[in-house]
Amino acid sequence: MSARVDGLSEAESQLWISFTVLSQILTPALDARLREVGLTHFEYGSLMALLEAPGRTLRIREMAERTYAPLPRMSKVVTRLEQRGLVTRSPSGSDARASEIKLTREGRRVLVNALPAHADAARRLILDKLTAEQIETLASILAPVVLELDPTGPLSHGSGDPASP
Amino acid sequence: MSARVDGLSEAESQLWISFTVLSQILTPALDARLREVGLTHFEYGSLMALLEAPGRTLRIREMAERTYAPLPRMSKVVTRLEQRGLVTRSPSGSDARASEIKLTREGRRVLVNALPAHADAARRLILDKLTAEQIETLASILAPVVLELDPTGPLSHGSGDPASP
DNA sequence: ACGGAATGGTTGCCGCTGCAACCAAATTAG
DNA sequence: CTAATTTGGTTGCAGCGGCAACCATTCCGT
Repeated sequence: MSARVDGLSEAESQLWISFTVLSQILTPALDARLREVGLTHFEYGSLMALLEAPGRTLRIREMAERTYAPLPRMSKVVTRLEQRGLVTRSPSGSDARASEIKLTREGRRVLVNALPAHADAARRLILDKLTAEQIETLASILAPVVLELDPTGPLSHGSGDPASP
Repeated sequence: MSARVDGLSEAESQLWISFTVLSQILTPALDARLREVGLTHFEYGSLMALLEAPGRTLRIREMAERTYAPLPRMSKVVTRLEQRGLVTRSPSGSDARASEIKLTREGRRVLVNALPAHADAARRLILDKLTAEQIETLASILAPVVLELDPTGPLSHGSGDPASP
């Protein structure tokens, strides 16, 4: 998918290609695999965010942040999940605009049921092709990069200055 | 986006999270950035495949393979690109079903015009956050993994046996 | 206390994507 | 030679995602 971009070095170009290819493939592949348990990868991540939250409850905004998604997207996904009975929506006591999204028992059931497929996909797509040492190396290098990734966009229009507080 | 999946080790889990987060963020960010030059990231990749092909010509199937996309998707994208005058479609001499997709001068212009934005996004999102050494390491580890990635799915339904001829 | 800004969220519209179904040409089997 | 399969590609439909516009509530400055 593009072999030599602009002023990038050989290694930079090579790495960037790997990343973009992974981006193209991973989500569709996960969606395909999770379809057999009735979830998209994004729904999986949304429910997982709830599962890990105290009281299995979050506000939509928080769910959006934890899944690196824009708010409107999460709003719609929660609506669908609610209709399917996987989460409930109740008004927040402290803020009349917000609502608390809570994982239902059924939602937990569906999510837990999806765990093996997800882990299996992770292994088959990536992890099985790496040695334990490589995994360690990759994880330690990538973790900080990912932490710095700001979904609200370091770019968007050249005004990005992500390095300043 | 999920903190500990099934039976994965700490490092595996950590790495997998990094990959999924990257997958969530990269394509939308690239789409947003390339929008200012009138292309999606996928269109960019499609045109780039043509640019790098001998005669700047490929069949739709070949474009799909090189961009890791399913055929119907590429079919539709080519239709749009053709309508915008960025590619032409002419019947193949050797196979009456196939057509040859060729990058037009205008298509090349648009693509070249997009290169800086794309490279800039690559740097800002990822590359600038890594040392040259880290880039070398990542590139060398990831390249073979990416090569092995089969978009036609090592999973899909557990029948995967990608290692046998 | 009041007007303006920021926050939390929803909605509409449009474009893109995936899948399944389909068609036509080409290849293989019998 | 003909029938069956495979290959190359297109299309319809339905669902998802992004963005911009919008509403309501809360926060802030004065």
